[in-house]
Parts: sequence; C-alpha cells; structure tokens
Amino acid sequence: MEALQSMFNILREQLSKHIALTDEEFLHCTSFFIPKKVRKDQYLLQEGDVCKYLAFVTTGTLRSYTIDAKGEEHIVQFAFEGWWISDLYSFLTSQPSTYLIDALENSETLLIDAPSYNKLCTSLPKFERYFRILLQNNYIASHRRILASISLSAEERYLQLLDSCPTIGQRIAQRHIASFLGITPEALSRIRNRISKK
Amino acid sequence: MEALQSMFNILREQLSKHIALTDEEFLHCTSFFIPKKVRKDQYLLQEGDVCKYLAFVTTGTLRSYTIDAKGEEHIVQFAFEGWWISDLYSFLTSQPSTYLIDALENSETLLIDAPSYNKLCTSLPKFERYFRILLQNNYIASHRRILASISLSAEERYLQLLDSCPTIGQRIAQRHIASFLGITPEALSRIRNRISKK
DNA sequence: CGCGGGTTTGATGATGCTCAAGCCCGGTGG
DNA sequence: CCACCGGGCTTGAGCATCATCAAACCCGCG
Repeated sequence: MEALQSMFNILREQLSKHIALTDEEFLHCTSFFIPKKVRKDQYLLQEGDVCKYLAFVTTGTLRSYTIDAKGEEHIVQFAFEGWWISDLYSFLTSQPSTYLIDALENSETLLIDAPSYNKLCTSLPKFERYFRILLQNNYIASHRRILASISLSAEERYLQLLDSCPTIGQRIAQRHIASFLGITPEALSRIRNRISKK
Repeated sequence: MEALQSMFNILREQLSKHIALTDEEFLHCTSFFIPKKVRKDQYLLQEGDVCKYLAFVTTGTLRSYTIDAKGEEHIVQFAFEGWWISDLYSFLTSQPSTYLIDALENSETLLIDAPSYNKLCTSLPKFERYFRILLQNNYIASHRRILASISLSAEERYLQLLDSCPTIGQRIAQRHIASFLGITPEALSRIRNRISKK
C-alpha cells in the first residue's frame, strides 16, 4: 500500500538521523508498528486510561495536555511530523494516565506498544541507542524550557518559542500557544500587539 | 583505597537499580571514571567552558544554574548522592556551556568524559540501557515540572516540591529553593509564613 | 561584642489573570 | 446572496500574585 510505505519512509528518515540501519534491520523494525489515523479532535489517549503506545507522528499535529479542576487545559507538548508523543510514565508503569493526547489536525501515526518497544530495544541495540539519543535531546530541550519558565517573562518566552519554531504560528491556534506558554489567550494577544508595535 | 571503594559502591548500587551487572562488567565500568572532590562553592563547570564530563555524585550536593544579565542566578537542577549532573548540550556538542555547576556542600563525584561515555555505551549495551532508562525517568520528571510551571501558583509548586522531596528543606538554603522554583526569596518566605498558619 | 549572610517584614509597583464586551471571519441556512 | 451564528481573537477595567527596594531581624562566628 502506497500510503503505508510513505509513513514508514518518514520513520526511517527520522531513525537514520541518529543511527544507520540496514534494510533488514529496518524491515524488522517495521513489524512492531501499528499504523493509526487520528482525525482532528479525536483522542489517542484519554485521562484515566493506561497509555499503551508510543506514537510516532508521520503527518499532522498532536498535543499532550492536562485538564485542571477549573476545566482549564494545559498543553505540555506538541508533536509534528517526525516527532514522538506519549505519556511515558503511564506507558512504562501501566498506571492510569493523568494526561490526554489528541489531534489538532487530521494526523497519521505509527504506534508501538510497551512489549514491542522493550523487545526492539533488547533485540536491536541500535534502536536502544536511537532512543537514548532522542531522550538526550529531549533532556536538553526540557531544561531549556524549564530555565525559560523560571527566568523569563511571558513575552520573552513567546519570542524564544518563535525563535526555536518559527512556523508554529501557522500551525497552532493562539489559544493553544498561550496554553503551552502557561499564560491566558488574552495575555498572549496583548503581547503580540506590543511586539508588532516595533 | 577505602574511600574510593565506597564511592564506586554507591555507583554500583545506583546502576543496579536499573540493570544487572557482573563483577567483571562493573570493574570494566569503573576504569572509565575519574574521582573528583568538589569543595563547597567550588566550580565543576564555569560559564563559557566546554562541559567535559558527566558527573555522578557520591556524596554532597551540586547544582546547575545560569546567571542572567541582571546578575540573578536561576537554578535548573540540584544533584544529591546517586544523581547525575552535567550540561548535556555542551557535553555532547563541545560547544561552550551556558550553565554553571558548583557544589553547595563539600562533595565527591565520579567523572566520565565524552569519549569514555560513548565507548562504554557501545561496548556495554547494558550501560546504554541504563542511560536510556535514566533519561526516560528524567523525561517524566521534566514534564511534571514543566506542567507545574504552566499550571500551578508559586505556593502550589513549593508544596509539590516538598511532597516530591521532603528533605530538601534540610539540605538546601531557602534562597536556592526560591531560585529553583522561579520566585524571589521574599516570595518564598511569605509563602512559608502563609502555610505555617494552618 | 559586632560583623555579615540569610531570612523576614513592609510598602509600592509591574506583570499577568479574570470577567465582560466587542470585533472579525468563515460557515450555514433561509 | 445575504443574514445570522459561533468560535476565536482583541480590548478594556479591576484585581491577584509576585517582584522590587528598603529596613529590620536573627544567629553563628570571629
């Protein structure tokens, strides 16, 4: 099937940024993944469910977030093409998740469950290496974001976000960007207004 | 040497929380580490230097932080016994570091440099696994902290910190806890005052 | 005893929140 | 084709939280 082929090409391209895989090794890999379409507004994970999969996004956009006691959403992560998304805590411990994951646009993903993930990591050390490197990069990015949250104003955090991901304005609604930054949509609107007057 | 033995025991204990190592494997490991004492207030890494080592703390407390244009410190991480600390970005890319690392008490560490780290990961897949697991746990903790920073008030973040690390008050000065939380020492003092009136 | 760093307390101000209303624009139905 | 609707963005007024600056306090140590 054509579309499926293209999804796996995106996965392979992403993997080969960090590790070199032979055709056999990659073929071995692919058998562990389940393709899944997620339509806009459809859940990949609901609060209270166990997160059974790591999701690799081949097209579209997903987000992970929580909903607090007041009903407010707090977006922890966006995931575009070539990114991974999951609730790792629930995935690894089989505890009910405190996060939700859904699609902000019609999206396509490749899912891998925990037994497969562990099997793949043990049977193919290169795969384990890939995830170590991925997690290292995430560690760096997370610390940058934590530093921003303790040292920068909302306006500075917004500018840093635009700097690190200039296309985000085209793909993500402002109220979602505000949620990701930890401010209200009103505050972001005023910040943008202020910036444009320069 | 007695003390050295004890440092490596702490390392071994920590590794064996996630992987099973034979005596030979562990012995192989130890040859890659350099013991280093860091006295209170002494730097392990200074801004602008390349971060040459991952540091494993066997006793004492270190912190990583930045200093902004106003001269304010922003603490990104504490590291106690059994924890790792480094500027991973600088370590992996050999770019000058934007972080500083120093000791808050007299401390002892085991250092491993980048070539050794890579050699160890390739020669001993278990070691790579250990770091993958460690980074997974860090991913979970980082996302929790990011979520806290975008969804909770300063008081709620402080209570969450006490909850996740009840002994922190005994070991870390208040102004450093405040810095870690992203608030001023004055604000933390008022929060503690408010909490104690209950 | 007095010094000095860390914490506390107080007064004032800035940043961002809340609530409410208005605006813009694309989609729907008459 | 146009009027209406609704969601998302903007704007405004008042408010809460936390920052800033300054002074006082506390306590270990020379």
